[in-house]
Amino acid sequence: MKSTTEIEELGLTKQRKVVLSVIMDSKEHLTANEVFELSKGLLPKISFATVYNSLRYLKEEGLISEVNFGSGASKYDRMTDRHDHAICSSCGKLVDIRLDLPEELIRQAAKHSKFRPESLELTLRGTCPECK
Amino acid sequence: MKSTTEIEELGLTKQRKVVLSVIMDSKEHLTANEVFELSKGLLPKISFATVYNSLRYLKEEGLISEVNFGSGASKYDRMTDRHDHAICSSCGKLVDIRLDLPEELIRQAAKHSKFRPESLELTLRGTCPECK
DNA sequence: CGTTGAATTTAGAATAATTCTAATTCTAAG
DNA sequence: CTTAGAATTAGAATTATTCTAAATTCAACG
Repeated sequence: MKSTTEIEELGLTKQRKVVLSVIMDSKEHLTANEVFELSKGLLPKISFATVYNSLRYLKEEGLISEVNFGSGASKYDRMTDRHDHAICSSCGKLVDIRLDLPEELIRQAAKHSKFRPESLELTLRGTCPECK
Repeated sequence: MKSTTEIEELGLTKQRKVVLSVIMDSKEHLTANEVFELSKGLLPKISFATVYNSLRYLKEEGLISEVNFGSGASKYDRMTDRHDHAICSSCGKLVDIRLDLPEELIRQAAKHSKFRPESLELTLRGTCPECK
């Protein structure tokens, strides 16, 4: 996770700042289209392509992350600390959760896959409180 | 995971059988389009819509699963036992891995999310052997 | 300051991914 | 054999994302 100073050093353009702030200020995970709609509120002339470009850029810089659980459009999430997700198999609701993954797990995963590990994330599939 | 007998009891149509077999026989995770192309080899008149319908049906029956790591089309994976994924952040390569998740973890995840838990899956992001 | 050039943004077109529609075919039950 | 519901088909429609080419921004340079 980047510090405020590091973010400032990136010299974000006006558009990228707006896209980032929209995501940072949202409680929900937003689709690209929702980011676009909200960004227009702050910067009416912003284009769809710029939103996508900005999302890609911000993702590469590690300021946001993209999640997709196989039903429709990708969603964008602010990048705080490492965290996990829970997704409701009935209504699709997506929430962030924070678990303490045992160190052992990442070693095990790296060993089994033979990948050089970067990060580990867990997804719980279940039923949210609203869906009973 | 369903037994052979249970699968037979579903009375799958010709098309659904073909789609299922394509996925079962593939070492790789396939996109809907790849499933379509391969299915055509076995059943030349099969349509794209049927492939999508079949994928949805088979997923609902728990015979296959859909994964999407936020870059392009969803991929379909045969449903064997519970398993996890590793994805290469450089080339996008996706492999199945099998980890022993501590029982404790699912309880923790359920508690944090307040969801009634169904399944838990872990994703390792890293660099695959080919990408160094 | 003017010029230059790289990076970014813009509007809209193009492509890719997925779902829908309406007509037809299949299948199992009466 | 009928009939009704489910599944399939071809192709259109919709949604999601990326591309293109022209315009803009902005910093570095003379």
